[in-house]
Amino acid sequence: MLDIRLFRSEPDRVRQALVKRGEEPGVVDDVVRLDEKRRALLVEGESLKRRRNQVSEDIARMKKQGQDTGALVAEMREVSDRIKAIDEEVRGVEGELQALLLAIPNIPHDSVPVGKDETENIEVRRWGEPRQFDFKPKPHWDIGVNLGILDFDRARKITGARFVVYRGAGARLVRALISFMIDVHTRDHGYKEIYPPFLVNRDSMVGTGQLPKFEEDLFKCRDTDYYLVPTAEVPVTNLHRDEVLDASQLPIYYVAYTACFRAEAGAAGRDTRGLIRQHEFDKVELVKFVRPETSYEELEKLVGDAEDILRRLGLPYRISQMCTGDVGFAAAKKYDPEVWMPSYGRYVEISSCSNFEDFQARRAGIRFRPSAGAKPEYVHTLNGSGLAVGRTFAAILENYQQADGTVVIPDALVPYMGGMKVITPER
RNA sequence: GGAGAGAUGGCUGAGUGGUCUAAAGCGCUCGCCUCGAAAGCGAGUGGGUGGGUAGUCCCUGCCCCGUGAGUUCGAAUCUCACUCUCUCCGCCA
Repeated sequence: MLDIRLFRSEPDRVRQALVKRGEEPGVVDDVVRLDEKRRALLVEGESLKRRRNQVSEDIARMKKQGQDTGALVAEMREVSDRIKAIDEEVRGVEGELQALLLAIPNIPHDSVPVGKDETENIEVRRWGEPRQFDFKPKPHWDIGVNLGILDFDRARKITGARFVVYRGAGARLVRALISFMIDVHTRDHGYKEIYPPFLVNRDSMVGTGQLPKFEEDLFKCRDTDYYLVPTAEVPVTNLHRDEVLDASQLPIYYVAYTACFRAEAGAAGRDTRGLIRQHEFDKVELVKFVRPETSYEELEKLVGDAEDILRRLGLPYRISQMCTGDVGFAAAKKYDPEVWMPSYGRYVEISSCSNFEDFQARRAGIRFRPSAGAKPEYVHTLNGSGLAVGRTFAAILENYQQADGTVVIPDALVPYMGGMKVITPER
């Protein structure tokens, strides 16, 4: 959520930000109009309340002295009715205002390239060389099914499309990847491990920005207020919702594994084969709470932490920077690490690292006290995948496949696989 | 799921219709005292949102005693609903 004061002092800046994102700027005028109306009502209502407070004291005093208060009481009855009507009107206006503000995206940082959609994202850097195969490489769904470590057919039976069953060395590889990633981030990058609930309430979803705008992307549990998490970002960022953190606690780094559940409402027909786009997938997520002045260096470090996993796994990747048209509702700046996927013949998103500045913090009420006695200020929040486990699994199968259909396990994972160096067919 | 108890400021805890602009204690900050510290003494100590003003200084209003509604001239206090916490019972990995 943007600061309402920004609409008062720099409405043009908000309009320009919306235009850069390819959205209609007209909503800014609606916000300004409602804000003015709200303040006018507040001034009127509060002056009446002031009078009521004063007169109520007078009445108490007069009654104590046995004086007649009938006329004042009658007058206050009317004043109270008027206050009630104004308060109701204020609530209505605030409701409208809040609804608008919650649906307005963040302002892209000045360093974000202007562009209309994903075709105008820019490549920042590359690491590693895509391997030259001396045989025809297979897509990961064929490799995995042939090895007996992926079972899409039975997943379709027990649940439905866009689900998968991992078997044997496949199941172990998932577990190995999760442990490996968390170990690297906790041991070498300074993150604290968190294991949060996979169901969260509506307030949490509003806090990080999934709601109210993107309801159709989420799975909701019937007859409850609970949603399945689409990413660990939601429960972990909301850990500190409505808190005032001590400045000495910052920066806070968290790493969390969760399963992630996404309805993929707008993706019908896309990536229908394999592990790339599932309704349920595993992800190790990095979340930071930082002082505002440090958030852009923290973003670069965050991307570096995600990249480190890719390097240790020996997977070729590149870093894309999202343009204004593709930067995401809540983010001010976003980088997507993308892994080389031989079956696609291109780089595929395997992480997404964003600086939200105070956009989420304002929604979720996450503040810190810059110094003893100072007023609380909003923190900046950041997060990024480190990494998406299903896509990492797919990338390992494809990039480490051999002509005979077996898959070499990257050295870094061998200890997590109980010493296994190659995945051979499972019975 | 059943029965009961409860929700007040950073914490403990008083307060059952009108100086509650919430007692007291603890904690914290500052000052005095001290070589320094402790003790003691004194002062201060929340959040939100408006107005005045160029201003995060200052002046000033309104709101906040779990949440929401109601009664009343006036609600922490009375009524109703809801949420959450705790205790006991039942069920359960």
